Formats: sequence, C-alpha cells, structure tokens
Amino acid sequence: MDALRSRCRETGLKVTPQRMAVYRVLVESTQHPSAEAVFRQVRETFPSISLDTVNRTLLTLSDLGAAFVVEGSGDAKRFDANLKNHQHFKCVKCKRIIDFHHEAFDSIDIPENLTDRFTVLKKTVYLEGYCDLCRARQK
Amino acid sequence: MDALRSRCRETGLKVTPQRMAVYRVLVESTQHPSAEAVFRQVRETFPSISLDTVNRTLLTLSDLGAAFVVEGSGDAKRFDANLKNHQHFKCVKCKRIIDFHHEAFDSIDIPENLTDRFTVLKKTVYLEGYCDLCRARQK
DNA sequence: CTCTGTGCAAACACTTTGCAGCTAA
DNA sequence: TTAGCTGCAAAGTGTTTGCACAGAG
Repeated sequence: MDALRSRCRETGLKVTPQRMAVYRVLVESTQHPSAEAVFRQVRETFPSISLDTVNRTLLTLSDLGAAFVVEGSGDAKRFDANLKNHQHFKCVKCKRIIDFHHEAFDSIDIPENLTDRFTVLKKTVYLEGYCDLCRARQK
Repeated sequence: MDALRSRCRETGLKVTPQRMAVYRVLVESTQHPSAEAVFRQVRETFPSISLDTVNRTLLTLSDLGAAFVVEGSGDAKRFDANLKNHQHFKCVKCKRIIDFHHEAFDSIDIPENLTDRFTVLKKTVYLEGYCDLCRARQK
C-alpha cells in the first residue's frame, strides 16, 4: 500500500481514496478479477465509487507497473491456424503479435503436480514488450 | 485444405463454401487476424458472407482443433497485482485462472535475436486446458 | 488556487442470440 | 428430405470518451 503511495508521489499522480481502495482490493485478491469484480468488491467499503473510475484506476495501475493485465484476456479474439510449435511476442503498444520459434521452448517440462490436477491442452512461452517499430518510433 | 474437408466429414459437419473460404484466409495469413480482419479479407472473394458467419466459423475451427484463439479472449480484461514471479494456467471451460509457480520457468532464457529486435518487458509460461473441477464435471 | 481525478451519460467495439430461409448430404 | 448452416437484426457485455464538478497538492 505504501509502495503505491510513494510511486504516485514520484510520478505526480494524486493519492485519492478511490485509487487506494481499488488497489487494496486488487492486492488482496488472488482471483485475477475483472474490473466488474473489483468494482463489486470496492463498493462494499466505498459505495459511491463508479465503475469507470475502477476501470481507469486499473489501467493507471498497469501503467505504473503496480499491476498488469493478465495475458490472453480482454481485446478482440485473434485466431491462428499455425499448428506448428511456435511462440508469440506481443507488442503492448501496437498490439501486433509476432511469431517466433525457439527450439528450447518447445520442450519445456510441466511439473507433475500440475499434470496430475489439470489436463494441459496447450503450453507456450509468452513474451510482451515493445516491437522494433514502436521502439524506433518512441525515441 | 483437404485436412479440414476430411475433418468435417468425420465430425458430421458440412463442407460449405463459407467455411472453406474462411479457413483458406486464416491459413494463408501470418497475422493472427481478428474476426473482423478475416471478414474483410474473405469478402474480397466472397462478397455475400456475413461477419456472423465468419465469427461462428472461426469458433467452429477452434473446436475442431484446426485453429486456435491467441491473445485476447473477447471477454473482460483480468488484472493481477501479484508482481512476484508466477505463471498462469487458464481453464478454457470455466475461464478460471490459476496461479502456479515452477522455479524452472522463472529463468527461461530468451534468444539474443529477439532481445536485439524487441524490448521484452514480460516473459512467462502460459498453460491452458481443463481444470480439476471441470474435468471432474465432464466425465 | 490549480489541475488532476471522479462520476455520469453517451458512444463505441466486439460478441452472442433468435429466427426464417437455404443448402449440403 | 432434413439437419445443420447462413444472413440479418437485435440485444448483450465490456470499454472508452466528453464534460462539469470536486478534491488533492
């Protein structure tokens, strides 16, 4: 909680009760909640907050690096018919998804305590960051 | 193309020109297109097709295992404030996201030809399949 | 006092659903 | 012939934007 407070001060963002309330709920949750879920939870202690604020705050927290959007959630569905082993790099700026293939990633081993509990249909290495084009554009 | 044709016959699905057209576009694309993008492309050779059909066809292809959904679920964004190293398993049935932590996955090495081109902000191993609860429910 | 943040409402983007007519098998 | 598929329209879900007021710094 204090970490966020100082992070805001550094960045010139205001420390508002709404922001704190949203952050508290998110930190205390282990459920990877949607904005809607955070909203319901926050409203119990902060009835006047709006869903928009929760949405905006969650995005702000992501920008700060205090939280992140779970890979594979949100945005429009994207399809792929390439069934060969490959991995994806996604540019957080332009949303472009770039295939790459690194042999070592094809054969990663999943621990037994997972395969015991779950039926794993797909395993992949996922990277996120700035692509070459966006990196050039920024500086 | 023929693979799909026989896959359909096996499963009792009809081989319609729309299905073939959508599949052709998807196979020929290396862009991980959205339904909208596939639609625009298909319409060039099949002007009467509707976006709904493209959407439904893409989902059918996923069910068949002839394609799959990458990055973006069309559902709500999910947030996570857990900054400690961990990985995600997502149940494709109930959409639950389950954290796990496997030491070996923390230290995967990204090949140099990638770090040269891209700024990698996040790297993780991502698993998908059926969770314990859904697996029990199905059988 | 100033300028960011908030709440509200409307707009927007994407997906899903219901239904009537069509078509592959 | 008939079960499944398509196209259309409407509704549903989630996100974004514009604006006036409130509150943190």
